[in-house]
Amino acid sequence: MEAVENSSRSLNFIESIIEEDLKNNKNEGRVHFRFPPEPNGYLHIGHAKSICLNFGLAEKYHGKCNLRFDDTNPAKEDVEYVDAIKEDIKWLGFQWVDEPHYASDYFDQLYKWAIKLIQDGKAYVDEQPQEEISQQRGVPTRPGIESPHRNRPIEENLALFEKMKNGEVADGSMVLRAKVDMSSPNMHMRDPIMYRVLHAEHHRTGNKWNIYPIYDFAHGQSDYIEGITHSLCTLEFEIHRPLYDWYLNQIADGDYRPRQIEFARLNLSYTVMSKRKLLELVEKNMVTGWDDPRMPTISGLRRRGYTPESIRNFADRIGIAKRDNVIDVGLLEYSVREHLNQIAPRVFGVLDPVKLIITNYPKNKVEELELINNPEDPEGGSRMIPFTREVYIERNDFMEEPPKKFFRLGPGREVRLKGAYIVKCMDYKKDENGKITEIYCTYDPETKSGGNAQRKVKGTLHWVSAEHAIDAEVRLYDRLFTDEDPAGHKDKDFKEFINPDSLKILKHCKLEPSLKGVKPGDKFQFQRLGYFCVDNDSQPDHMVFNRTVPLRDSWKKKK
RNA sequence: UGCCCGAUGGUGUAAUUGGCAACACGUCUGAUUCUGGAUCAGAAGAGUCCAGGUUCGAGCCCUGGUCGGGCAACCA
Repeated sequence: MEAVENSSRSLNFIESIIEEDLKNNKNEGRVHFRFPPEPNGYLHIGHAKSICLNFGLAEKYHGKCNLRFDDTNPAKEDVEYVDAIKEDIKWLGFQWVDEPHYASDYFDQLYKWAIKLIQDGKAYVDEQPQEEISQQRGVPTRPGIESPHRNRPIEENLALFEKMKNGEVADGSMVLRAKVDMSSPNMHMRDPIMYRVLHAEHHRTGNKWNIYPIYDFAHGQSDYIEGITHSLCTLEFEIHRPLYDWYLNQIADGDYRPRQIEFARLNLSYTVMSKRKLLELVEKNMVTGWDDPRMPTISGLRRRGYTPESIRNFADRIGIAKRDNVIDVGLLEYSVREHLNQIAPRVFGVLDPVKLIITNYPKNKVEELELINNPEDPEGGSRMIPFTREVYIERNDFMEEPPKKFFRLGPGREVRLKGAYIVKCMDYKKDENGKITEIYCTYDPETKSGGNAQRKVKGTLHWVSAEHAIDAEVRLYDRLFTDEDPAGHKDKDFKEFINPDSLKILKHCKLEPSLKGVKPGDKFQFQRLGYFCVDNDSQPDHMVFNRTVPLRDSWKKKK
């Protein structure tokens, strides 16, 4: 039934192009994609969209998808990021064909092509200062003017480029430029830079090179070398496409050309989605790292308790198009809840405990009660949990003067302790500050769960036996920013919108004893509260849980 | 005042030879429930940026506007 739904779903514009190409037997019916991250930061949910698109398309059309690191700028790149990126892609459940590729694998070939362009009179060395070059380029509304070095002899260009390559000239003192069109309305065609001098150590090629190609002179060629058929990228590269095609036409033989297609990047409400800004949050210690559970990074979402399935479903739901979009973060949350509802075992955890004493329950009695692990999962089984005279319940499940619609505990009111008995509140105690310290109830032995009690009550509470409870730390996360579009204000820095309450740490929460021995990454539903997972910081004697997402709460909404 | 791209319920996405706008999330009802969860049933909400044109018929085609985004790193 899933398959039917899948196959009958309408195509996005990229799929339409692919199916058209397939119909025309373009590229002999081959489809080959690539995901081309620059290893200068961690992947975020926006990259996940692209990963799901590229690898997903490869699966759907029985093609291939490469992983290619776009590592042409050693000044910003690092192996740390290479490793993290690979891990994130694998975690999402995708596998690239062969070994990962690197743009740096093609430096030799790129260099040869640069020579060819020079020999063809299509490229020249320009040793003007950067400011000069940028000034001559003009502005979008006015044409630029040509460099005085534009028409220097080929031999001279060759000699100069050789010097650049050999490290004989200083950083920034010379560039190799393509001879395209200084009067083009497209700024990228105004004799774009192909190579710059950079005496930097590259994480893969070491000190072999003193010159490094610019993105535009590397990306299309890399696609070409790898036999990519559809090169998908985000909208801001649209204007680069004529240059992408121009370079390819200078170097390619035959008919085959990779085709660049642009789609709109993902924007999520209440967060930022640029590596630069995320890096800033990390470097200024406004979060604990790239994998801080509040970060929209894949590693952050993973630590937060998101599952690969939920992210892939999310990516599916948001679709692919060319118009700018802002996805409600609520849709992401919906996607995790949907999956976790299926797979997460239910447990009892009391975050803000207050003691409830059942005055008519025997003092040393312990009853082992059986609870279903997950009503949504028939295979989920059940577990035993101890019930005793003193239990903890959630502080906000009791009110001294409850309103009519409050289905929980209050003086004289009855509720069911889930899986146990119906209890009635007879009395309660407060300290000098008016804080409730103890609640006294009686229980009705006839109402044991699973029995044939007729009586029904409106409210059901979760609880934990005081004597058996495990103490734990629980971290509650909220959105990182208070503004829907923190980066969208011209006059204000996005950091001004950081939510001061994005992390709340709760100590001494009380968890049911079955949670002993959980491992980082384990996921649960704390009943009536939300989905939680064990954090990497968790220790056997000091458990730490992250709240992935709260349950939907129609009571809270009503208030 | 150049070039490129876009415009469909609150948010996304769809409507595939032009046939009176669909799906998901969200919202609101009601049912059900030992999770105020989940589930189930139903409702409201756009006449497709505007104005012309072609056509029996236009969200889809044409013309002209408007609005939004992008482009002037030796970043990607």
